[in-house]
Amino acid sequence: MATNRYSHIADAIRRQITTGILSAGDRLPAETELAGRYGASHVTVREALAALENEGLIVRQQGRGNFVRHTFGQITYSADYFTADRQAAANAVVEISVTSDKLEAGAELAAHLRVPPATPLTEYVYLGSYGAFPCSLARVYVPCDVADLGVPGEGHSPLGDDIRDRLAEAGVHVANTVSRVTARVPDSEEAWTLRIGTGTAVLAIERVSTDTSGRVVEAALLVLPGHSSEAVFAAAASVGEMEVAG
Amino acid sequence: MATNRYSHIADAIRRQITTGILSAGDRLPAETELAGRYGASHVTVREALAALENEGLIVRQQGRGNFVRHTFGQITYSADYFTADRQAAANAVVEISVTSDKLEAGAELAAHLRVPPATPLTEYVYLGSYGAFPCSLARVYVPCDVADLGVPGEGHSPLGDDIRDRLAEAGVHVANTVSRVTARVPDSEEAWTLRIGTGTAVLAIERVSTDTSGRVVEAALLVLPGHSSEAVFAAAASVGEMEVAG
DNA sequence: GAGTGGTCTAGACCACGAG
DNA sequence: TCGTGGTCTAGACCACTCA
Repeated sequence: MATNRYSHIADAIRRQITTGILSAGDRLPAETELAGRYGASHVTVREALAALENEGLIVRQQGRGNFVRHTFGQITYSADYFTADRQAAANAVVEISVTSDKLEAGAELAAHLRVPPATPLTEYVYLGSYGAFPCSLARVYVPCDVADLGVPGEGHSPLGDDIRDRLAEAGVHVANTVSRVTARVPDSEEAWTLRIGTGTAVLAIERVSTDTSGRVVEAALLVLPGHSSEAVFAAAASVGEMEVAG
Repeated sequence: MATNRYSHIADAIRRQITTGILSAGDRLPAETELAGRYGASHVTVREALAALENEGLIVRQQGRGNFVRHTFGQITYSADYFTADRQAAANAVVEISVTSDKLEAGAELAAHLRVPPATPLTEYVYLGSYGAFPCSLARVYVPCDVADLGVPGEGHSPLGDDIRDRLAEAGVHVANTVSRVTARVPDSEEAWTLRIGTGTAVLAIERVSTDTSGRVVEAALLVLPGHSSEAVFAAAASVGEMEVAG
């Protein structure tokens, strides 16, 4: 199929990883050694390694080496309350740091939150990590006039779901949540924060939560490396639809 | 921020695209000319172009040139029947070709469909295109003992949603749909089919539909280039959850 | 300072598309 | 056949990590 040399090198290394000859955390041979072993140049070897990095099989660290990625459990995202406990269990191994800040809505955020520009907001930034490896980034926004939740002690969900619990404690109830999901490559800042390559696919999720009156009470921008995360959604057919179908 | 040369070249070209100096369908200058213009080597220019391709800004065609991508409307995926009409409207400009085939479930498909291996299935392959540009790939599987829908005349949704309508006509009603969404890079076959680079992020969606008895009546594997597609899901809080919150 | 990955070059050759 | 992008090389130098 693929006749180019870097694909063959990538295949060979991929096979070593999937068959367990190389296992999680192992350092790959130096690029110069790989070049000698496969009879290719430094640049060609790097092309192969880039493909493996994009697939999430290896991490590359300048000055240290290339390593087989630890495959810790996936982060699962769901906007459904129904599956909230399952979701929490799956994400339990992730340590979360939370910071918060006050700011005014710019044009984009204002559109998401359906508020006028310059509306005061609280921003919560959740960074989830598995050991030394960051694996999720969530930025959650709550208009100040909806609720003032103060500074969070600690986060329980890497994706900022606990904000909605705290909104409920403050008497603000989420009635509806819409999630828009896309796949893209990270910008350089996101790549740096999550320690991934700029060619690694990420799940980008925009979540908007509204109360019964339709007011937006919370919006979130989530960025999750594709190789260690997924989003799950369940939809039940409405009764009306079922009748039409019959 | 980024001090490397290829980032600057990518930034310069990106700016020309976003400001309209280069517009959709335009051919970029030849790589050798770009190399001369920016005082960089062929390889360095290609590194910059690879980044732009990953972002979905350009398409690269061997022997022809590099072109600014046409930004036709996004394909929107939703598993909710509620939004089915909106979804169809948004996807109307896409031409869809459908082929079908009979096969027996392998291990993976059997797990998805919750049937024994070697169960006879019908496979429907939907390829959505915008003019000459493929933009969606959907493989839909229906166990033969659930329904025999025959060969589809034509597809209406690029994502195989019409299979569910045809199931309903055959008396099989979808009661629940679960979608699992991840971001990844395409394998070489998918990249070739969709005419995208192997570093382009794609949305990969596994959809499983069940009837009221919990039997899987349809499963689908969707692959959508991230830069021209998104998935939208709505979730309403259950009443029980609302009471707990209050 | 030794060893590693990250960037870059100049030049070569191959594969493809179009006239 | 010609111009294009695609692959590859040998070698250079820089930036980073760690002893």
